[in-house]
Amino acid sequence: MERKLRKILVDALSGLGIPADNIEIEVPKDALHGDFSTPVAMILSKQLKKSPKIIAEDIRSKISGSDSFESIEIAGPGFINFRFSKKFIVLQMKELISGGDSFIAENIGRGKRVQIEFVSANPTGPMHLGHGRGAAVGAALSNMLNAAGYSVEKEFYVNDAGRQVKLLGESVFARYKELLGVSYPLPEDGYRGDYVGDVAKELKNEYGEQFKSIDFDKASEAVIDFAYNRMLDAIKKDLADFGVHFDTWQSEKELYSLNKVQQALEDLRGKGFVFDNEGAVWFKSTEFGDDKDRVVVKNNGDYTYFAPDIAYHRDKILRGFDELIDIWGADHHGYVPRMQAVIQALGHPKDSLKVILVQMVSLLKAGQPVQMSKRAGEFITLREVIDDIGPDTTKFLFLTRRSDSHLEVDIEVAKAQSSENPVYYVQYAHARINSIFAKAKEEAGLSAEAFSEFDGELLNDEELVLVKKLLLYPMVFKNAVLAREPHRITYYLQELAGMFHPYYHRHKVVTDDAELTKARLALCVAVKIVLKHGLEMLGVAAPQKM
RNA sequence: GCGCCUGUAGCUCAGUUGGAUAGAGCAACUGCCUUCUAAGCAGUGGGCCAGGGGUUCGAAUCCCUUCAGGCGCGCCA
Repeated sequence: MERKLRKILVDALSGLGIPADNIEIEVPKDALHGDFSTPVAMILSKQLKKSPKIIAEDIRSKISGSDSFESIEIAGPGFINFRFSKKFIVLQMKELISGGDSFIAENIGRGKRVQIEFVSANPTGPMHLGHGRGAAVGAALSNMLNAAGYSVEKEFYVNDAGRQVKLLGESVFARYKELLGVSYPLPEDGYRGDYVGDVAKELKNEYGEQFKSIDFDKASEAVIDFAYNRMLDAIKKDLADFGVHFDTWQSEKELYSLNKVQQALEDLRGKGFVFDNEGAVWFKSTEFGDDKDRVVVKNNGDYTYFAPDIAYHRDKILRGFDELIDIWGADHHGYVPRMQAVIQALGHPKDSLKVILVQMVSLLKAGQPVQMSKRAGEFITLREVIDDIGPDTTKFLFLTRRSDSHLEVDIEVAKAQSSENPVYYVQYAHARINSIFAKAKEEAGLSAEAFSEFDGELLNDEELVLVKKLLLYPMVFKNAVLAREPHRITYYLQELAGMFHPYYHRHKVVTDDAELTKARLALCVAVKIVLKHGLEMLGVAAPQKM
């Protein structure tokens, strides 16, 4: 619907000899102002040195005559307000029904290759809620970009090198020794959760008493590998149960073994962005707007964590992606400038890396905050929440807010299968439509999937309002994709469900009037198409029955 | 001290990238199941958009500033 209007406006403006790019089209808050509105006349006013009303009048005279509109009004300081004709709306509705997903999703990606990296939880323990939120956002974004014609690859970066996995290995090793009756100190910043002991038991099952009398240094490689792989398996299982799937898993260790870290630094040195100073090797990130230059090789010869990150992002670019999306915890926001500096140093525009920051999730239980102590290894895991309230509810709740705003989840509310829980509200609308279809088949012998002909004139005003809401979805979807914001879809779905439920209560779909029944069934088909598409984007099930 | 994010109804949050009279859910109160599912519906109240200044036809939205909260500022990961 918005696409049509846009085209009409562009044509009208070029007919007037006005170059038109990026015409603003918006949905007025007040229905009295029509279905769509554009402030374009006011914006052009200064440039054309004409009053907005005159410009608006010129535009209107170019367009009038089209039977797509019931009215075109000029109002306020120079808004042009459009109200579509019933004929046009019904025509669009038929296109939605016959076209389905292809009607909804414009191909704005045009095959552009996007890599989206998310979760990337350290394989040193179970995932927490923040990881879950990142997973939900990443998966939803991937679905959206895919549907919008991008070629998307989802990747999990495995931090299997460095201090953290070593600490995990040593923590497990200490517990393992304990199991064998040998006293061994837990490392200073070691991991203390119960799962460490579980992995130690598995280590014992696998290796027996093989490491009983040797030091960690001698056994470290095998133990570390064993330990983080166990954790990675657990993470993979949690993600699978959460319904989030990755295309590729990139190992940090591999970047070292394939010499890519060194290559990356040499490459940047060749470009003049890596230099030596005070015994260390530095990346000149200030060249690209960072606060200070960053050390990549310490004066003791060790790489900083930043070095493999550089190599990783360089590798992604070399793999030929047009755009990179990283989803990080918001506490890492300080790293955005230096990472974007890397991208630029490698000769790519700053915005070819988009970093989406995901804020913390705080957990409440019946209104009371649940305390989480990471030090004691006590925190609510994603696994517990999924087991408690199910993957669909969890995902939906994670996608109800802008990702960079704090999120509170009350576990008691989420568990309640009631109106407090927005997931069910949306899913219920979908299931409800399915019930109607069953009824239609049983009583009227009408198969909702089978018919495409119906008399749109039979739709009443209330139904047209609902149809218009449906026809807005392609625009909502497009804007959500462009802004990379899944929550816009979540909101839209709640609004749509909030219109369908009341409609359901006021009007019976399946009646003795065969023609009216068909028209209303068509409306239900259309609502269902949109609900299903939206829920699919969010990675949430669209149940036939509840 | 510097930087980033946040501040909108009692609570949790949207607000179409600067548009017209500010929105939803929850909570509170009142009603509705002989019906295609009550996981639903109908109705009622609720606001100095943190404060101040500016930019312009027009600001919750952009700029400056103050206040409050969160996070980040290592040759830690």
